[in-house]
Amino acid sequence: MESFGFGRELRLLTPSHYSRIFNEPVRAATNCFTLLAKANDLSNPRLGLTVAKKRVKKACDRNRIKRLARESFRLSQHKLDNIDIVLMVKNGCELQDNAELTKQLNKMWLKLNERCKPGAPKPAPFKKRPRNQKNNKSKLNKPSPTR
RNA sequence: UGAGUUGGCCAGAUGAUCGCUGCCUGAUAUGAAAAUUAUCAGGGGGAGGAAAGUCCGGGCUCCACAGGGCAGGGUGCCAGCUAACGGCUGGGAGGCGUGAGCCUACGACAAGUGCAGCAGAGAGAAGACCGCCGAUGGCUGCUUUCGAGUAGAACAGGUAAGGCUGAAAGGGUGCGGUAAGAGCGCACCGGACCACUGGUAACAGUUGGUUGCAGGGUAAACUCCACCCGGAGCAAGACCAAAUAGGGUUCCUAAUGGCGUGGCCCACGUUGGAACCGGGUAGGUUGCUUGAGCCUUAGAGCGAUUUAAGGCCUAGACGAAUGAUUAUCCUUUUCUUAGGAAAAGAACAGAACCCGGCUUAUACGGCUGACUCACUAA
RNA sequence: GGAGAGAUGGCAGAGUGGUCGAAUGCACCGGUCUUGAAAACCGGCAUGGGUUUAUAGCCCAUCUAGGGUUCAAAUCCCUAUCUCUCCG
Repeated sequence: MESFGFGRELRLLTPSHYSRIFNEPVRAATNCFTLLAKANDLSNPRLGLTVAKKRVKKACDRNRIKRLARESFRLSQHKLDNIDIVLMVKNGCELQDNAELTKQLNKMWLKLNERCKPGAPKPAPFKKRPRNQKNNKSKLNKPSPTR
């Protein structure tokens, strides 16, 4: 019997966990989310959430999005291999209703899992957008010394 | 019945499945034991009326048990409540409303200083531009009994009735009075001061007396008066563990110095101090929820509030829990002859140390107490 | 969570309560100059509403929004909204 719990071992807990994934991740995106992923050494997948105040203004909307993401991840965790995922939010996400967001998320988990498999070919986005990668790096290097 | 005024309460309900979190109980593992940690099972908890804005006030913590002075800031009719307040309650005054009621930063410009563009004659113990008068003094003419009389002009001058300007022009109306006028005099109205009476007081008065009458506005202008305020904030602060180091170099000197101290000075406390270089960690525990706490009953008070007795424990997360799906009821809307069917479950919005207020946001919102006005009936 | 600063024309940015719809610069528009352009010089230039057949002119409102004080508010006071900065 598989358990569908969502304990602490399924989450990213410290800043160091996050910064590891921000460094050269596998990417995927919809009109609401941006997901970053990377394989880890554990036997289970892990999830981290980043919902910036800049993107979603109201606290209750931020909470709603995070809850939906956790719920969706929890139910589909056994379809995933040992990868770490960080979910980021884009503008306008709070306008979508619950059913729509859940639908999008369920798709994305599986898509990311495919891309992270060791046999899979190196994903194309890297070659296509070297500029994005640079921007991403410089953004991430800045906050790290303050932490 | 309609129209309104004002206060209080609620923030969909119940169940199923899958989850999160911390508390209690039990089991297993590590261990000599206590204890701790990890996992599992069960039980019973788990967002708001504003949790928001951070506009005020406190508790709590550190700096000194928060002391004196200056600077700075706040409040501002009176009395009370309170831990405290810029809050609340009651009262006064003024304004609005037929009324129930509602609103008001409502101390002092007669302590002093400042400001008021343009316009206007004049803007502060005002002023003569037009106007009115020209009594009085002079001028000119006429008459003359040589004392003066009379007419005219408007030179000196008088005048704040009327006009003009402006946001604002130094009590109002009427009569008398005058050369014309004027609180110049009188009557009434209004005001000021003193006394008396009522009231704790603000203040009030068909009360009595004095006074022709304040020297206009502005203090959300400086200021004065009264009262209040030390500073910083849980990212406060305390502890444990780990890593590196128990350092090196230079300078100042012994201290009327440095630091604490965050506007300045005094005072106080503490101490050798400062700069640079090197190394390198930022993990956990605690603060953290029993509190100016909530409910009921009784007493005091017009009331805010308070006293006593009994009962209750009611979120404590930390990359951050409090959720998702679904069924029924209920409510609303739409469709249908009806039965019924479909859709939606709302608005504002999410604890982060905790309280008391204020302000702002709120649905087709719902329930309820008291009161006012209008109409009708008895 | 806490502390603080700000909001003025298309953009930047001055503005002691009074002749302020608001200096100045950039941008933009028109003109002079040039074969043409640049530079330079000269002039203009916020938005909405009303009046008018229409333009010009005139009047009213607007300095983030709503109230208040004052004869008079971009300026002073209160409330709200938005933006930015700092504190590990």
